[in-house]
Amino acid sequence: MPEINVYEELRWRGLIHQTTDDAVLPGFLMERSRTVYAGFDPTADSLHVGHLMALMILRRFQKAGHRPIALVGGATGMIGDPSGKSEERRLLSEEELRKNVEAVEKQLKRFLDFEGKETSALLLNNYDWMGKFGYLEFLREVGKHVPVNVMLTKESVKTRLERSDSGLSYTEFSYMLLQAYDFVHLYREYGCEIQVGGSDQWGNITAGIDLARRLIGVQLYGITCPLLTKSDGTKMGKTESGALWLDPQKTSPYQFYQYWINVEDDLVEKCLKFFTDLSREEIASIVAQHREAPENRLGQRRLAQEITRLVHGESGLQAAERATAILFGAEIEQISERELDEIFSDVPSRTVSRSQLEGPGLPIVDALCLADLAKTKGEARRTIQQGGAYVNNRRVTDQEVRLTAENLVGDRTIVLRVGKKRYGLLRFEG
RNA sequence: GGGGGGUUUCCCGAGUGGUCAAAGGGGUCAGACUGUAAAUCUGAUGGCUCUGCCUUCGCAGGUUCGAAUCCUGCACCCCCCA
Repeated sequence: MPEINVYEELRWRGLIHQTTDDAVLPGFLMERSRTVYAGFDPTADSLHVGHLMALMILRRFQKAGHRPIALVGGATGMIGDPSGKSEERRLLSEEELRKNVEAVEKQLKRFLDFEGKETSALLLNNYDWMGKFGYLEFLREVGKHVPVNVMLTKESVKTRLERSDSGLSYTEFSYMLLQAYDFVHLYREYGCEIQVGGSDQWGNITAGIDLARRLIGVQLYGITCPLLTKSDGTKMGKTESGALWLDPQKTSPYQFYQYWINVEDDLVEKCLKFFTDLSREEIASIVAQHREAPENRLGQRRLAQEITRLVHGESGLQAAERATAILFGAEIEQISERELDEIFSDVPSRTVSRSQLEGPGLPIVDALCLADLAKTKGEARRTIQQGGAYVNNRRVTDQEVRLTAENLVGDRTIVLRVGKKRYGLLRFEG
């Protein structure tokens, strides 16, 4: 028997974009413990921030006394969801998929409670039931119940058909049916009655609800969460260099933390509600303080703390904060080698041969490229010309400068920076 | 199977024989202003051993002193008809 009204909770947090039945759901969710699922297609070897919202919803359902199912799309990932995609996608190889499924499953486990009682989470892979389905069997059991004219009205299909430069293959067109059937299967096997997903999943979710009604005559429900966008219209969680990954190998805790520290003021409250477990009172107080003195970035700090701890654990958070304090704080010259050691693996860095510093030294332009702060030497030159390059936090204006042992901080590190906040460490060994 | 349209630098998109590394916009990067914010303004934006050289306009050949632009073949995409 749920003690918390999860519907109210989600509403307050702004996590509800659309539901299939606003009038019924609150009562439905208070009546007794329900089972709810969200799907995650293994399109990469890690989840990213974009997946976090659905995960947080599952978490909140579980906390409120419901049972969450995290579904990994081993089967659907083989097809490719056309929702929100403007172009046909390339198929992933089975080997790639296997690797991705494994990685994603591992990450999902972090966010839900799999221990104990009846609300303990389930981790399922739809390949387990989809893989066995024969084509003819699928057409007879599932396809027969889905009118094509309904499929054609779905947003994901419509936008693709309207484009003059890209089409939609039969394969991707069929994706919807697979996801629809997943829902039916989960209802039959696990009594799952609710599906949650991003707003782009609406079409797929309702397809599942329709199918369940036609096939077995039951009423299922769907909830979608909003797409979080920045003031420039881009999706939250995207960076210049791609997604913000949850895998520390792909996005270090420091980089992850920095992303949230830089969130614009207008989004802080939303993010706190979406991504942290802080209570209403705590969030209200943080937001109030933040409004009074936005320059202190209290909101961003709390946000970065909470979400980094959630994703990377206490040690990840500490590493991130340490690196931040060192790089954005003290004079670089005063930083000890030990401190540099500590942050070395968190900040983007490169180890190179010490011999580079000998003789005339390492041209600054090459150094910036080595540290991945510039893609080409031309770009490095340009950056210097425009006054955006720093060695140990000192601006460099001469493109011809060469780095020698004299530039070392501690005894083997040089701290490079491009722009206001992109740091790169070079370590000289050997 | 038939007919038509298309493929340009990160993206959109101009360019139909030399003055094209290729207009314009977007994005991105840097600077100024700030608070490691938003907005705004400025500049940059193929590579390099950089007053020059090299590589790019779907792919492969050809015509020409010279091709993103003309010709031939191929691939892929879109639309219409069957």
